[in-house]
Amino acid sequence: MSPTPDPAVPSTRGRPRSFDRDRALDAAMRVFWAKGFGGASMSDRTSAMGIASPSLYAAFGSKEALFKEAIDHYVAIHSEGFWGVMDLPTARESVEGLLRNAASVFSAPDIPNGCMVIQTAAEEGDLSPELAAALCELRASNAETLTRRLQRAVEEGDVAPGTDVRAVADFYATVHKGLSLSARGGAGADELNSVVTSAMAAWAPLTSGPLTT
Amino acid sequence: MSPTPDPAVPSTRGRPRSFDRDRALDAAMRVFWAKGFGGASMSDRTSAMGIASPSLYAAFGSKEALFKEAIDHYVAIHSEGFWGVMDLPTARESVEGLLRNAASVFSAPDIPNGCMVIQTAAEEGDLSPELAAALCELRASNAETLTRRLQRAVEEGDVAPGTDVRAVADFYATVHKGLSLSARGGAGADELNSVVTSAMAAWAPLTSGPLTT
DNA sequence: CCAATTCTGTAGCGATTGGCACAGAAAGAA
DNA sequence: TTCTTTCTGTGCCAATCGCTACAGAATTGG
Repeated sequence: MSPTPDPAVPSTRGRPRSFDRDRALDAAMRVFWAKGFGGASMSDRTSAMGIASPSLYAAFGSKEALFKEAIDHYVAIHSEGFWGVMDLPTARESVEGLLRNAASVFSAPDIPNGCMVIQTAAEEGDLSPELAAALCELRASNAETLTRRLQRAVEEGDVAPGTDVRAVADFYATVHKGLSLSARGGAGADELNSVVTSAMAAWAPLTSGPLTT
Repeated sequence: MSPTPDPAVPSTRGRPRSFDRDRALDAAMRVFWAKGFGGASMSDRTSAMGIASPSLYAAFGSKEALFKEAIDHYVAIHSEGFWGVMDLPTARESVEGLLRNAASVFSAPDIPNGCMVIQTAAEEGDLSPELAAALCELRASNAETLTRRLQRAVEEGDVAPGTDVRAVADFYATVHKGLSLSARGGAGADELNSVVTSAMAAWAPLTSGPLTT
């Protein structure tokens, strides 16, 4: 009947933890972000977090649990910056803001290039099925959020009725993924922003009603 | 002074090889394609190729050498299908053909989803620097090929002068990467083709001269 | 103080990794 | 045939993987 103690909430008794759990989680996030799940080895993590493996396992449980927490931490840190633009007046500003932000963050120095959630798509083989499904859902939610924003724009008269909002959302979500991959390949902010500008050239034809190709 | 024998060219003397080297290479390519470099383990390869590890190393040298050959094999198999469209009459047909082909191939059943070359960008950590550089160059050559095709189109009057052909090429190369990632995430041919249609909506504004955003 | 509790570091677990030594089998050369 | 050459398969190597047993250090409760 003894409840399994939550490693995230140490009790007040006994020897206190000698490291900052949030700081260690942030370090682990960077390692996973830079090297992926399979590529981030034990020694990579312990050396980056500055603790020995038993402390790591006592505090986080397992490699997968740590990765899951690292993803949540990544989302918590970046979601405001990524999705705050959804409140801009027009859908066009929201979409362009999302992509400009991505172009900037994905190529920022001192942090790994690209998006942590997007990059993990390539190595689903190493992950457990449920975690892979969670990541897939997380990625799908990007297009979902875009779709909702575009639907709102249609209702507000911001975007022409008859627009295939799902198709437009899928398109810009795909560009978003491509930006992450290009950034990982070494593209700088200028090149990524040029791509964003080109992508926004499709805005007018895409949101003026049904496509007439 | 004895020249190092090329493992790809067995001599006529001695016991003959008991397996088809090309067939084994094709199997290895599929494994690397599906699971990536780091994710494809020894046993994955030997079981897929149907041979024991010493035979594998005798025929291919090392894991990295095998991977390199697998990449070359992938390129050799697909480059005709991918780049044959560059000879179509107009640049628009070439670009759309490239993307439609990608939408079809990336989501084809019975082969791993996505592009082998693009997907390996996510896990550069495991690869040796020279191999990572070779892959990066291979990916960059995609945008390069597109740029050349667009430049030709400008000279032929197919595309308006003053068009930033490099920017247009980077854009469609980014969409190409996004298609690979979306396919890996489970998107079907229909969804990918919808994205291609949206991307082609940018063609007219992008190729009518300098952008006036 | 002492007992109870919890964390830390060493040291090592079994499993798996990429890769190889070695003996034997299968071919041509003599 | 016998010799030489080359490949095949068993079995193993050191290294590393994710993970943990255990003893000692550090803290609170009594």
